Amino acid sequence: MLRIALEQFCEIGYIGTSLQNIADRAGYSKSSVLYHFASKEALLEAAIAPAVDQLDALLTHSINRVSSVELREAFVEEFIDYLLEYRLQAHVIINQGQSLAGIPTVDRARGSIDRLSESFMAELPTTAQRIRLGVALAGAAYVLVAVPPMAEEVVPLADIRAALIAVVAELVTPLAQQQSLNSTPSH
Amino acid sequence: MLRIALEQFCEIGYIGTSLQNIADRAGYSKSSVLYHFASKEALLEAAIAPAVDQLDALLTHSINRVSSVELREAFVEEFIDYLLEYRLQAHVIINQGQSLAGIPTVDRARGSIDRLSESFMAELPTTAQRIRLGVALAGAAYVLVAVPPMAEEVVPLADIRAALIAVVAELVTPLAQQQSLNSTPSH
DNA sequence: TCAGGAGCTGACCGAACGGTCAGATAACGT
DNA sequence: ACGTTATCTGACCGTTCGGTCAGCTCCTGA
Repeated sequence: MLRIALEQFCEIGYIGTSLQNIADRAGYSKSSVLYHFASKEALLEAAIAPAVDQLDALLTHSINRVSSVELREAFVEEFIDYLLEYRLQAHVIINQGQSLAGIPTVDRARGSIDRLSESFMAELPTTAQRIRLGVALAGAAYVLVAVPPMAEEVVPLADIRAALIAVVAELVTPLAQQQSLNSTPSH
Repeated sequence: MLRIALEQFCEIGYIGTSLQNIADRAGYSKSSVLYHFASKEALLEAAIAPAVDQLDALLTHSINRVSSVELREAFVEEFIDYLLEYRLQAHVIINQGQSLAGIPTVDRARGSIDRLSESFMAELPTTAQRIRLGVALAGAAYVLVAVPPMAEEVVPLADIRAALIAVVAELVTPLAQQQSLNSTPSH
């Protein structure tokens, strides 16, 4: 039922998804949905909480890794894998985050994203570098979040993963090479 | 008033934005909004129609340009400038397009995007190439659409434009070089 | 056998939604 | 001065929203 709710939140948006809508798709009544979850907001929080927890854990042990080329590449791989696993949750947080401000779990997620952003910003002084990073991360997130409905099985997921890691690494690693010189070139 | 409505549609989403909300921000009553626009849907269409018209015009005279390197670079520049001009409209169409299916102008916009996508796909056979293109276009669109609320004036718009054109061109031009050999290298 | 709790539901509530309508107000050409 | 028109509004309508509640059906342990 969390899965169904999450899919609806992605497709129609949290505000646009009614409890009746979720109940119909799940084969239950609206009252039954509200029996398992205290409110619509609690349902959203339960649906995205695992993804937010995982994001927080990922960043906590990766926050210092963005400064060298090798570690940055490892971070990119982990980040892509994270997006692959929590595509739907990421979609909700990224695309509807600002209209969902005030919901604790959503605010927590946005706080984590800000932490990540700031740790990059601190060592990327120029606009060009920041735009590069933004295109890489947002592009990767959006590709994973927007295209899979149609593909998913016609294109091997492993191929998508490999291609994404390659292009994001290409966009992100030169940033370190041209800015911080205290790391050895990767090849 | 179209501007106010458009901003609300971006922030809270079309479904989540009430006519009362728009009326309050515009300093009018809900009835007055419905006097100028026959319905909420007509208000959305009026708000995004110019952007959709412009997109259609851009693609119509650029659809054959994606096959050579120089023309592709010119297309990238025009595309970025388009996104810069119609940021809010693009935001609504990209992020809420699927939940707004059935509204004629929205469907028209999605048709144009599909045309663009197919003209690229036809000559980009591998998953890696398509992912590259997806990251480039989606990343550029998302950066322009998501970050400006905070920046806009602290960072010169010209810098953002130049950086975006550079990174998108870098991602997109190699695609033609490695696939179609009937064009001369640009440098 | 049966008391009791978990799961589920239909009926219902106040609020807010998009939209209609008659009428108030103000501006303008004659 | 006056009729016309454009602009605007409050009152109101039916519908749907998130949420509450009494009660129904099971399953289970003593």
